[in-house]
Amino acid sequence: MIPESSSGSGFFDLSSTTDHHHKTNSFRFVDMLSVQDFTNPSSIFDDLLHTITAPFPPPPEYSEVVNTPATPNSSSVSSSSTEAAAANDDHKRIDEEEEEQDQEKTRKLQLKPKKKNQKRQREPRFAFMTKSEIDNLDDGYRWRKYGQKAVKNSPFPRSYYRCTSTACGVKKRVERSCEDPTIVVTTYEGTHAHPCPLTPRGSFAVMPERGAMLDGGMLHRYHHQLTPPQPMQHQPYFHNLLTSPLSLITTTANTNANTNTNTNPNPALFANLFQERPFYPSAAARDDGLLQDMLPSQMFKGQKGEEEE
DNA sequence: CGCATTTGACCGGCGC
DNA sequence: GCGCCGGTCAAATGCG
Repeated sequence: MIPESSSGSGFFDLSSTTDHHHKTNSFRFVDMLSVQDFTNPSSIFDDLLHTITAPFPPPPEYSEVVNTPATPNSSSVSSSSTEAAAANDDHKRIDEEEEEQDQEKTRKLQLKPKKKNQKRQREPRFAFMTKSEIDNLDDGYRWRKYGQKAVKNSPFPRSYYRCTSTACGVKKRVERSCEDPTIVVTTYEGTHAHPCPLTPRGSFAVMPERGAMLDGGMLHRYHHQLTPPQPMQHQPYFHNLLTSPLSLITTTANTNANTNTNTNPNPALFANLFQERPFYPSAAARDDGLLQDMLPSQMFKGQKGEEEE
């Protein structure tokens, strides 16, 4: 359900500017970045496409997914785009460290399409809005900032990050909402081709049990499942997402998603789950150093209390 | 010294 | 063609 107030261009227009982020919604916690299946035809993007975008037929070359909460109060906003990923280019770029010259050529080619009507293909993108004072949310991967740009209609610059792993071409953009500076909009582009570097730290893995996900279940159903069933999948870890202990906003999960029981996790739904219940990953709580840095003291206390069983 | 960040320049896409 | 804008590059700089 996408309110018409989304102004047609979608709440979050990944393909253009930041003009219309954030409207009245505010987003808590995270929104989950579950990129493990971006290349899978039945990926979360497909779910989104099927369950969310019906009112807005995607543009021919750039399909955009807008998750607009079903309830006016709801805050979860995620957006993604699916395109035939230019994974080939990225993989080229990755493995050929000895071919730096070729690498540059490849990069140039990426920027310069051979045909005019053949636009540069992009990786699938996925955007989150997170209420946080921290710009660069720690999702467990290491990012290197490679640019910063002032964006039109926003007083806040947009930062560009690239995954530091040589075998990974994932990028992300981080910017603050112009209307609510406490909201950070993070847009991921691409799929990590490597495990999360922070996995060994016993961090929280945002990889819910599918069943728990889709039965409208709460986070408590899966926050115990810190070890994902598929260790090969790279799991995002949001160490410093918990920057806002504010009330969790209940977003009415798309009912279609709930009935769509044999699909991959829907990020929108997933985000909703985070909002259903404060986010107390026990393993993450072990990482006191991080948590202390990222959590308001009260919240951290509460977590400690709960975690020290 | 190695790595990350900053920042101005550059490039391509797009609208007029 | 021109200008605007988003995105990227790469040299300079900072930091541990």
